[in-house]
Amino acid sequence: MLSHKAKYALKALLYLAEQDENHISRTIEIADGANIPKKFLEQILLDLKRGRFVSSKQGKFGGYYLIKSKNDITLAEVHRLFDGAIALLPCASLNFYEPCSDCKTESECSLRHGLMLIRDKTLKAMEGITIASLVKK
Amino acid sequence: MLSHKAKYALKALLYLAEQDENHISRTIEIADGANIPKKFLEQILLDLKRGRFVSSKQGKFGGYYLIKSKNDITLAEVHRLFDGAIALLPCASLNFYEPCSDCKTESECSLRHGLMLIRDKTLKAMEGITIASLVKK
DNA sequence: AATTAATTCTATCGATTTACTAGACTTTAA
DNA sequence: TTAAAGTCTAGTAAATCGATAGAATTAATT
Repeated sequence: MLSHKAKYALKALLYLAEQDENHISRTIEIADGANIPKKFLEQILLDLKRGRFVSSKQGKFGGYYLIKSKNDITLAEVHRLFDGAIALLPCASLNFYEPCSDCKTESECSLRHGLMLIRDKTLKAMEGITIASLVKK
Repeated sequence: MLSHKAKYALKALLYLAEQDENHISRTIEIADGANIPKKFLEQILLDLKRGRFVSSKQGKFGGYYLIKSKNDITLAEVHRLFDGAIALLPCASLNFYEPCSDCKTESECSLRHGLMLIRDKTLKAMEGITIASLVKK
């Protein structure tokens, strides 16, 4: 399941993607538009900035805007930024790999292979969902 | 990601599936064999019993054994028993559906449709992984 | 230079969940 | 009767989640 943070991030990105080119959106505007607690959204936008999905302008008349094409922002990327690995166990993860501590033979645990199959299919599906694909509704 | 509980459950089921027909496995035997904390495993086995994956014999020489065919126990089912919904949001879930509280138009949230596509693909993949398929390694 | 309006940063908080552990109780075979 | 197993109910320490608070910084306008 997605965390609220990841869900809100997607909704915020969606909101930004729906705005006119060159429009800068204030946090409060996004919060109201997408129904997200404002203070919580502040943190999320900072995370999105660190992840180079958005950029910001400070000071009066400042706010946030997309710097990544809405066709290039996938559900997989947002998931990884906020909720981490897409695989079901760390030992089956591409980007967050860690060996299982409880597997006797450290090279291969009994679940790893099967979970990597799942990961490949889920990942492919998640890479197919972009902000652009969600906007067109 | 899977919880430890779900991971241990899978490993316990795998252990049971590898035993001879009619063999009854004691908790301590499974715990040692699959490297799972014994007291934690006790709870998990009770959950698996309530979920009708295994049954038990009490008293001396008691223990646990599979009552569901290893071909019929899928990753999807174990996930649902221990970690709940497979979908990324409750509003996109088949078995754990709940409407989102933060969506303005209650009928359709902007993410729901896309997340249902993911759910269908992930679910299909997870239904393809059975205990039997994991044993054959 | 002062004011205003915005982002940014750091800290904290309560509630819940997770991953266990402890111990008493019940059941069954020998 | 006793030993050896599962069953049940609590409890607990640590981490995570979903926020909230408030001060600091930045930038445009007056």
